[in-house]
Amino acid sequence: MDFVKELGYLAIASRMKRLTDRFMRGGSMAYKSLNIDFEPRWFTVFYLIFSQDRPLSISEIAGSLKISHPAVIQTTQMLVKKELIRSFQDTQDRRIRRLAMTPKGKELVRFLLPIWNDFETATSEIFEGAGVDMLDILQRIETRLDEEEIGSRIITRIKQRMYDAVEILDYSPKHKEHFRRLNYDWLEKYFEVEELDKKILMNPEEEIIRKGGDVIFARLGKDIVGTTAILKTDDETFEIAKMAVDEKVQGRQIGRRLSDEAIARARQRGAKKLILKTDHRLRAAVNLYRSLGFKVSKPETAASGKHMRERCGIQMKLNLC
Amino acid sequence: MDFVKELGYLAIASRMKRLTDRFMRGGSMAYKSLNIDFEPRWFTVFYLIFSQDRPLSISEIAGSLKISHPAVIQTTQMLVKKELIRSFQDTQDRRIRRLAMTPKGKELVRFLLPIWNDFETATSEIFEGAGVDMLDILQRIETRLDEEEIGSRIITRIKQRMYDAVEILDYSPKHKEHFRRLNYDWLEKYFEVEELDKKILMNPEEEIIRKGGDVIFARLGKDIVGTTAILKTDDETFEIAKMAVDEKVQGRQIGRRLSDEAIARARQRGAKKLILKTDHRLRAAVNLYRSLGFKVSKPETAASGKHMRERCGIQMKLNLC
DNA sequence: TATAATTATGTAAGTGATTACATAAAACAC
DNA sequence: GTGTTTTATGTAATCACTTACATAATTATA
Repeated sequence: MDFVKELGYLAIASRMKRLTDRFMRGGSMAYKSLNIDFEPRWFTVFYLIFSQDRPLSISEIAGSLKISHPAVIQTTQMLVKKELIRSFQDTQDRRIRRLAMTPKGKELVRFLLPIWNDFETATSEIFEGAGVDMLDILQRIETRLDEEEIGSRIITRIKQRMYDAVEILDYSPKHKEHFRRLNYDWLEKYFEVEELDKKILMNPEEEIIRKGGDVIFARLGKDIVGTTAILKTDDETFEIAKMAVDEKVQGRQIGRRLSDEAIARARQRGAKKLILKTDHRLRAAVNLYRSLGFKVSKPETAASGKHMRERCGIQMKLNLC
Repeated sequence: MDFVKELGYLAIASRMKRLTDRFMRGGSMAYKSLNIDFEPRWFTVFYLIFSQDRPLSISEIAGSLKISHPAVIQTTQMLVKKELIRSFQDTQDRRIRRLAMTPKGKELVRFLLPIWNDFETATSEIFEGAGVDMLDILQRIETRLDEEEIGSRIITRIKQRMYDAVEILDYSPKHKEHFRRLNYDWLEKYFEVEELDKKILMNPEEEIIRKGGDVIFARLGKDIVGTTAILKTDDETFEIAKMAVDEKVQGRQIGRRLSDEAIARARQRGAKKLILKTDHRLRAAVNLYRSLGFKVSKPETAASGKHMRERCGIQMKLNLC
């Protein structure tokens, strides 16, 4: 039974790692059985130094091989100890330590070159025998990963799925309490609930909806986990406000879904521009709004009361035309 | 500049390792950005425990995943610490520690399952987009490696090349001194040079060739590095003796090349069987002869003198019919 | 020409695996 | 039943890296 194999693409990294180890072990075995004092992991560094005409620095090697410089230091220390390479200070730049072949190293290369050739032939034969142009395949995969890294691909998918899982509900009196609760939670955490807040949060119907605005809710499974409102400032301007998401499910695209819906509804109501007020401390929120196209703007109104000046370090604006 | 890429199949293991690391890093990044306290390397163990109905032991897990049991212990310790799995002693066999999901673990799985699904989709998309059926390719390569491991493939090639590099020379008086020197070297190291040895080594022409035997030399580049003789015992029997290879080049298939040539020449002279005397201590030699088809036999002759009983723990025989 | 930023290297600590060895329990053989 | 072998787990040491930080030398900049 081979569980890793069963898992398919889910455990492809584990399986590739297993295969890589097998190749490394093969090289190590070959050197050992021929009584050669050489390790497969030295190869790239040693061969690079050999194949260049001039002495190389630590960071040149690290750059060419795309490994960390401490890894190069460790390997070269080993090679120096084995007297296969030697190191000396650069004459121009005294920070640089240059690495070059020793006569003993060159002699070993002469002996190893045909062995490396055998290694290459044996390896390519494995892939060719399996009907696989592995170099081409690796190139294609690497190119694809250069376009977008795996992590980012996965995150994109996960976010899309989370976004789709959020359900938007129209305002209804029976959800009124959630509007208050969700907003109180974050207001109490970051600032304090002021009189104006209380008035709006207790009476959304009169304070928001009757004035031409709207309130929406986000449902995840059975729970109401987020809410926001659009307030009508004038015929052309709406404000996104009272956005709140349950702390336990933050990061699950609920804020984005609410914002998208809020923008759509403002547009429906004939809005030409949208504004909102937030704070530097609410990093995630600021990033979200920025990604939606909002730009930081000078304050256009202080209508919501002077306490806003403490709470809202940033005002943002989005043109809908 | 990417030197590893330039090296092609020579550094294919390094390149595959780099790709594997990239995948692992991708997974890690995804968990981190979603604020999930989970590491990609826990996945196989955690998922295996989840997917089986019964609690598993350490060695069952190690076996299924083909990793070492200390690796399983380390991972499970981490998972126990995170309260995702729990461990308890088996009731029948008190050596066994069984591992099972906790409610917290099950809850995390419920949350992670769709994420793992996204991971699988994103991964398979990378390969499919590159036009690569990676699972099939890995399967084919693994099958091929199961037939013969990489190390063994390489060693086979190297040995063949070394074998071909050895040149056989007929006896000639100008090489006579090498016959003495090469044999003295090992005789002095392992035993001591006795009178009978001296007589034969000093006068191969009278003692060997004139009696119907032969002496050959192995040349590697410019140097004579090995020699052996066939002695005619009777019309049907020859003995391989005085085989010697320069210590500095042992393991380079010189002994095998000499043996093959000796057997061929004995056959040419009408031999029906070949014998030889060697010693347990000369492990490499015994293995070589065995691989050529020689079988250990009872002593058929003690003609070479009683000192042979000390030196030659083993007598071997090969039928040429 | 100070000062800051960058570059090159080195060192320490951590990680995730391995091999080698130790110990305890169970199974087997006589 | 007693001694041996096998099995299951644990621990220690090691390995080949990595990241994070430190230091020194050089280059850029105000």
